[in-house]
Amino acid sequence: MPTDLRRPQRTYTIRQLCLEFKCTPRALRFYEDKGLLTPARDGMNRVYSYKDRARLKLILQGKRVGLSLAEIGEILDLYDLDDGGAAQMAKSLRKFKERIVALESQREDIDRAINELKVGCNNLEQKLIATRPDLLPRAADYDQMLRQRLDGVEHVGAK
Amino acid sequence: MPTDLRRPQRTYTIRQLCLEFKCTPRALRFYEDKGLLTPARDGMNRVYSYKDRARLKLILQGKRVGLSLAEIGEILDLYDLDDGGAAQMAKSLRKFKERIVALESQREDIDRAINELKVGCNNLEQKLIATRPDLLPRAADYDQMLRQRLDGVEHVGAK
DNA sequence: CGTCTCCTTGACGTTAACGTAAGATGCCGC
DNA sequence: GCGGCATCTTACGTTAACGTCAAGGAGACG
Repeated sequence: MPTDLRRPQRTYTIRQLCLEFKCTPRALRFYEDKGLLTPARDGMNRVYSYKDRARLKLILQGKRVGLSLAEIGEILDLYDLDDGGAAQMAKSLRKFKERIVALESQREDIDRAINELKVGCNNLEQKLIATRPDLLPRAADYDQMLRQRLDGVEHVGAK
Repeated sequence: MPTDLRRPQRTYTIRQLCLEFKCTPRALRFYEDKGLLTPARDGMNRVYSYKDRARLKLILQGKRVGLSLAEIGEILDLYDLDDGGAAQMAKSLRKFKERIVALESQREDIDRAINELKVGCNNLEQKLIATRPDLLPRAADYDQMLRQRLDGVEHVGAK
């Protein structure tokens, strides 16, 4: 019978974790340098425990929502202190709310920029219609652009 | 009678432009290094023409909407070629639309992150309510946070 | 024993848009 | 002649999160 790939006693090589979480050995070693991970050793080789894997999962989650490694480190430190208890949760909650506020502010910036750009596009289109309508991008070109963009995304995602 | 500060024949020192557009001499020299500006000289000193001022204005507008200096440079190069004519407008239009697509994608990322964070906040709050409600941030603390944030913004804006 | 593959450490490179001295020049008024 | 101010050039520093070699060890295979 096959070993359960996730049972708590299990250990992982660096490559196994990298494959599972789509990251590179360099990244894991970097996190270790920063004190976010402290895997055991077998001779020279790193041996990641189930707990290390859980920490890595938290690290990557934090990254996805835009937390810096330093901020993630603060949370993980508390994780060590009280083993995922109340203090860590309270700190995470604060960090999360701060991040939400920051992200909402960023989104406002983006919306402003989009509006400014749309105004600019309209101006340019008006002028081009008046002077050189032949230079206006055509619907076909736009479709082409979108298709290229989607192909790119699929390629990255598939590979 | 005072000289019109913006009449086309006017020239500007580096400091005057910096004051007007709230940037630093270092930034203007940097743009010059990158080929975005090419002011005349009076001896060693830079002398910015009305056209230079217009270019700077475009540079800063481009920055506000998130264009890189390299991209802004591409547009400005065309600006030189046909003096603000059709080719430049067509290129700007393309760049603007590309930027809009990129910004909308960024906004989706942000929205996803915000949702993920809100889910996380809810989970954490539930657990804290059950175990350590004393650690929950209170409404008063939240007001305090907002006030500090607003003060910061006003301070920056006013100064 | 040679080769292969995975692992290690160490250390420099990358990117963008400037910041920050350090040291020199030049003009103004006194 | 000198202090003070604006300007100049040159050139290294900053930040984040790794990427990219380089050089070397350890175990497995045939």
